[in-house]
Amino acid sequence: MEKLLNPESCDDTCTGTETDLLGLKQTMITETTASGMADLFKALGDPTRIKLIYAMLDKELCVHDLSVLLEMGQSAISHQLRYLRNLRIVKRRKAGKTVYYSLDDNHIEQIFVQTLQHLKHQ
Amino acid sequence: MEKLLNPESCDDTCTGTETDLLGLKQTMITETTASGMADLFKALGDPTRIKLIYAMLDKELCVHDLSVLLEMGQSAISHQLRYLRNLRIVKRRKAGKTVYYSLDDNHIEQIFVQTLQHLKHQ
DNA sequence: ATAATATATGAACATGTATTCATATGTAAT
DNA sequence: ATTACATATGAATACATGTTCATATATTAT
Repeated sequence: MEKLLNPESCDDTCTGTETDLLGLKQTMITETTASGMADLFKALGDPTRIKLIYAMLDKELCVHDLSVLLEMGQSAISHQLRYLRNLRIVKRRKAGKTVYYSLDDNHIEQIFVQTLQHLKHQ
Repeated sequence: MEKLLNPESCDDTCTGTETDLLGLKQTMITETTASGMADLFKALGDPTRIKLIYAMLDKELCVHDLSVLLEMGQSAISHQLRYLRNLRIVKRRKAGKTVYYSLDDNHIEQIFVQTLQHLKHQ
């Protein structure tokens, strides 16, 4: 019988004899990739950020208007926009005093709309 | 000039005069929908759950093998699988002592693979 | 019945996160 | 220069979350 991955904690129990864990391990997703994916999804894993992205699907909006639209404090909105900007999901354009935010990452936008449709038609 | 949403905090400042906030507000995503989307994405927003889903892309796996594959405690894996099961992302099949988990929601799987490809080819 | 194995689960703990508050920065108007 | 407005930001707070530990449940073998 072939030896398993971690002989100390698991020799030959369970279905280890049938499942080629060594093979699976070799094709396993890396820690870096897994964390990268998680970070992206984490950015979409908050109702406030969902609303922000939804609002910006149509057109760019300034912080103040987003604040009014979501009925939330200006500071909270600003913090979340910075979060989204750090992940390149959103970009900004300054015009005098006001700053306009809009979606930057087209792929995220696709995933967003796709999931929205999924939830509506399920 | 038309009145804005929240006259107390914002009468006519910023770009409020140009942006039809009332119109935007009416087509805004609901709190329920936003929370629903956020919950789905939140489920994908953790490296451990990403690895679990990735591992199950090929075939069903039992808790023990997942535990060995991810090099994590059985309890942690079990907790996360319950999490994913509560959201119908994963389903289980009992066979004697062992329980096999596999992906349940095909749409989540699509989003997952799509995002994985995006990260690899960027 | 007893022991062994596989999984599940509640509680505890440490860490992460979203919002608020106070305040700073930057820009425009008077 | 001073005031008003728009946004940004650090600190504090409250709350959520992931893992571990101990233990429970369930199934199989002896």
